[in-house]
Amino acid sequence: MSQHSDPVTMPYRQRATLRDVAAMAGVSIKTVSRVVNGENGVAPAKVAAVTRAIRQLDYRPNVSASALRRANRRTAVIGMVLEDLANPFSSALLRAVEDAANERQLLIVAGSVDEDQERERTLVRAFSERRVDGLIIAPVGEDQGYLRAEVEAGTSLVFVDRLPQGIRADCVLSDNEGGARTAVHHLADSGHRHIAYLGDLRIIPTAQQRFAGYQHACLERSLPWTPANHVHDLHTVDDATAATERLLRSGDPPTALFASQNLVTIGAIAALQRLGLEDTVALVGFDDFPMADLLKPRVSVIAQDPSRIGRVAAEQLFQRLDGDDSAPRRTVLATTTIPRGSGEIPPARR
Amino acid sequence: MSQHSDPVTMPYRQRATLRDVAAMAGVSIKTVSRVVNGENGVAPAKVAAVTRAIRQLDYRPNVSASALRRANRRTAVIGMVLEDLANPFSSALLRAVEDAANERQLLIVAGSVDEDQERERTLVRAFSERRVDGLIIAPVGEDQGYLRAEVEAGTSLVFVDRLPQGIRADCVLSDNEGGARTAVHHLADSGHRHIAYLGDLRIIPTAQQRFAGYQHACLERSLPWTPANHVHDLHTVDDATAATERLLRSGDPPTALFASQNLVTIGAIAALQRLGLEDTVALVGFDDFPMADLLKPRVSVIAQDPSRIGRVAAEQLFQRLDGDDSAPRRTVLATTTIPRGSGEIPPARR
DNA sequence: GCCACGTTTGACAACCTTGTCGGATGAGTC
DNA sequence: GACTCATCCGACAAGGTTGTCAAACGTGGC
Repeated sequence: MSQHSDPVTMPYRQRATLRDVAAMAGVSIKTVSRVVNGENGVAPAKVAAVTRAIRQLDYRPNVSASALRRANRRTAVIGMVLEDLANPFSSALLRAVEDAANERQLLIVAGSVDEDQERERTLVRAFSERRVDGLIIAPVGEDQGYLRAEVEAGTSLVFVDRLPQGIRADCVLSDNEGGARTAVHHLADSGHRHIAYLGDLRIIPTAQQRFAGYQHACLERSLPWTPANHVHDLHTVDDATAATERLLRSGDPPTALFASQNLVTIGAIAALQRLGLEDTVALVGFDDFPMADLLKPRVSVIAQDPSRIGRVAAEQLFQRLDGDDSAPRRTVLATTTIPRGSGEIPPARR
Repeated sequence: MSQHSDPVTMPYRQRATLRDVAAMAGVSIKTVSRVVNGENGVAPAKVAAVTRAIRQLDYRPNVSASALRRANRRTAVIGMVLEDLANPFSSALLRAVEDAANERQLLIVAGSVDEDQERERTLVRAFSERRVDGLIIAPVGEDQGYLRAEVEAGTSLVFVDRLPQGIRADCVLSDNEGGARTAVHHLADSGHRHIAYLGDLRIIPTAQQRFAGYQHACLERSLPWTPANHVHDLHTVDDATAATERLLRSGDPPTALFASQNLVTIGAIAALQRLGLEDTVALVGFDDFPMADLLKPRVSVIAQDPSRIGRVAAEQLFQRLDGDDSAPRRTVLATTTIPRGSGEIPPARR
């Protein structure tokens, strides 16, 4: 083990280095390096001696030192910036990327931003200081221009879920507008003409797109345009519950609800249950969620496929890492309509 | 920018280094280092020149190189080995650790093991090759002895969710046995005497503990011991659904179910619904899950608090990082009983 | 015995950073 | 004017690794 360290100041046994291995095997450091990296040009006998020493010392290459010295500078780590590691959408995304990364022996460092632009930037900075090879980002702020410096420095970059602003780069996202449009069409097909929109924070681009889809569909089907039935900026279950209750208690309540997001859908369900209207008022939610088909009525949704987004984004990133420098691509993934019951309730007699 | 690189082999503009900053500011590398690290002993004028150069070059310290050279060798990264980044329990844990890590400017690299021992070891190896400062591990294999080498090399280590084997180290977990016991008591309190056990893979220590709790409670309440009512090794929703259906269709069906885990609970609910027995057969599940209080009947559970486990584990790890070398601590967190309806259904007349 | 050639091998520098140490500078004291 | 002392600064080495290069070695042909 290292003779070059002071056992007093070092509370722990030092980790073995190339030097230690070389000393034990009776060869030069470089030869050990060659064996570790599987380069050829080392005599079988020496390979054996080196591998024995490696095993004996439980040698672990220092990947950081290696990346520092290596020509391509790759660290084999990619960074993911997500909305909230604990929410099902983000975590499915993360998991899908992890599975793809696995095949390439890449590690993932990840962080949550919670709709905080500042946090997005500090996370990216932290990743950049660790010299990650690539970044997969669900952007939150209004401007991702600051990432151009990263790209110039050679970091590959793929956005997911939301379009970036101020930079041209690959992006993989769902057809938010199309999905929302389908939801409204679906409700209109059952005869609904008073369909409320329950939406997330308007600063979120996907929320904007979903509202646009709603709007678009209303026009196409000549549904009455009733601003009182448009509720925006619902970001938590409780927000959504309260807003839905208020809406349904109003003078001219809608006969159907379109909930533009997971938590909003759940909040709406809670409100419907509280008012005993779950079998009377139709509901279609954007985003599938666990248990949707065990509730009563079972909940119809427009499903995104976060795993697929993650997988596609990872593949995109890998192509970039492999040197693809063609023009940035935007991949839009179709949503799936899953009718389960709640979206097929006909309008109540008024 | 770096004059010391070949623009042909380097496809991208190199990242600025201390050297570049020093050249631009007209000082030595070491002085720049001092400014970057906030050491004192630099004249205000030079500080200004250096900071200007840093901004102008968009200099990013190379944390890896820094850690390599630095006395304490800290990389400010911790590794997490979890069951499945996409499942709510793991992701809540991850998120809680992330929040705690944030305050210390630590980054997290994480990976899923999916009950695969082999994968646990390769992940740990990968983390170790990156020289993470600490590890938080939900162990899966039968032996974590291989981690002693990591600990000796100075890596701090905290286990979560499950006790490790073959190594003594800090561990933070829920009171699995106690929680299961409480569940059975709770059902017995409503008059049930035929309570089925629906359990996860028997190789999983937590599943063993929960079964022990079940067994313990049956003894305490002198409930009839009916092995036909003990189903083990259910690991997916579908497994659980099929097993539950089989059980309830048998000659002597139980009047209550104890589901030892999330997915099993969900599978049981699906089976109950399919048979129209959800309001007849009582159910208590181990682990809370989203939507549990929107189902009909609402589902009673024994809840763990994964966020709390994560937070406590992170704090434990930080103490170790700060030099605490007292004896390993085991922290057992109490579970919470949440009665919501399904667990309070009285036994059906037989 | 000489040379040419291919294979093995190690010395050395370099990657980017920080710790150590000593030199330069300037102010203050006698 | 000579001294101490504190402050500021840079040269240098080192951390673990890999790329470059040249030396050493063994082989085969003349």
